[in-house]
Amino acid sequence: MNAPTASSGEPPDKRPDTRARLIAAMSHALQRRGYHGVGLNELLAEAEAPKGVLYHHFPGGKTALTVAAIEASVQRMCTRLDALLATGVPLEHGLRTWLAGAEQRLEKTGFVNGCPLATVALESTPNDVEIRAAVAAGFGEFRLRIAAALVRQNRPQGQADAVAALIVSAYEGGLMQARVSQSVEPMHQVGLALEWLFAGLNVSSREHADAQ
Amino acid sequence: MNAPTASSGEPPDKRPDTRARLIAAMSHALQRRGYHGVGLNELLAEAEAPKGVLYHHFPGGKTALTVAAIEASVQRMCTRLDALLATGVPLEHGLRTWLAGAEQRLEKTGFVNGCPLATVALESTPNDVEIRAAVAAGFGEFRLRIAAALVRQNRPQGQADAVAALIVSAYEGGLMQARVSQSVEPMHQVGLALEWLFAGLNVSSREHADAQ
DNA sequence: GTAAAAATAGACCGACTGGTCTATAGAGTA
DNA sequence: TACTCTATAGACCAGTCGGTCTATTTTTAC
Repeated sequence: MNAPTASSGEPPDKRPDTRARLIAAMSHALQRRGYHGVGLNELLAEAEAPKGVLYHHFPGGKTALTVAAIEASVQRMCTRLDALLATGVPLEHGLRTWLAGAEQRLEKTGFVNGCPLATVALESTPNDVEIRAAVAAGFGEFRLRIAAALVRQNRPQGQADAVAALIVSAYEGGLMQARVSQSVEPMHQVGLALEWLFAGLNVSSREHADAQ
Repeated sequence: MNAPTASSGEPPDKRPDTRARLIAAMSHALQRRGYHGVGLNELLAEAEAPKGVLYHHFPGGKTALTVAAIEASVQRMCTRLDALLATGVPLEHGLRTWLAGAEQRLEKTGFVNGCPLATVALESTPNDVEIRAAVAAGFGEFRLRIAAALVRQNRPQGQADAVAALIVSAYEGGLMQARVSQSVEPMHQVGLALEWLFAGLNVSSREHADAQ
């Protein structure tokens, strides 16, 4: 009666299907309009579910559904990240693939879809503790995975952590600028600049190796 | 009867004071909650203005006020940017000052204030043409100024553009992660990584000088 | 002074918000 | 079959949303 597909979800809880559809609809909406930009009715229409079912699966209401949607998004992105980083290819290459994928998706969807974490992150206040915790944990996971890949490539830990933070920032910032200007150009430039970063890192790493 | 203080504003138009207070309140709100997160009533309360006055100064309503608030924010930030970059000091130094200032402000305000452009950028859809145009123009200005500073430091134009896009992204992304995790750490790491970028750029620029 | 224009003020509106509640349908187990 | 528990369904609600409207006050122009 529990955890049939993926999803970490609540304590011993429900089946997927409707619940999954709700999460998918929320993830989708968060990418486009953000937390406050989505109406429950609009959301339920997309999920083809009546209102009662939402509060059945998520007694915590909109907030709880948002947290679930964020967690699901994080898991999905982490899976993709792992596939790109764990195969032993240099991080530069995985990063290039990741950014190229993002650019393609932007153009294909008419620059409507962004990162579900980013929008919620910026809309949230310190009062939104559950939401902020979920988003912060997500970003932490991303950084951790990227930093680990860098360490695997013999970067010192301090440098790996810093560069990982920059990469996540660069991705989110680039996506934001690309979306709002309806052009992949900014994102593309971000990728280019990161390549220079790595090129320079290779040259100057000897002297900075244990700085931080 | 026109343009007494600063503010670019509409065509031949109004006096400041109330209008400026409205813009300030909106800028403030955008930093904390974003466009959809602010209610007009809450906003008017902060500006100590009745509802009629909003639609007197901004017949375009909430949207028009948002555009004005974004433009005002862009102008303010550009002024600060110019002060930091035009003095002939290397961009690295200005950047460090900028980031340090952001970190301080984050801590001082309890991680509530972010960038007014970023939140609006992510909440907007392609339908929000005026808003997206204002935000995109703002980011464009930032990139332009930073790139110009890099060119002044003898970087090739292509590289300058790319690095400028990365710097803006890094700032926005770092701010986002810092805010949501209620810690300046991610932002600090971003600054560190950018320093490595510049260090590497100095070494490897010879061979890449005219790439792009 | 007086008329016109600009600015302030807030009552009011329909639409929609997130959320609650009761009724019913379906699945599983005796 | 009958009983239980989960899930679906949607009517309903108070509160708030962005926005309009009509007054009144203040400023400017003559």
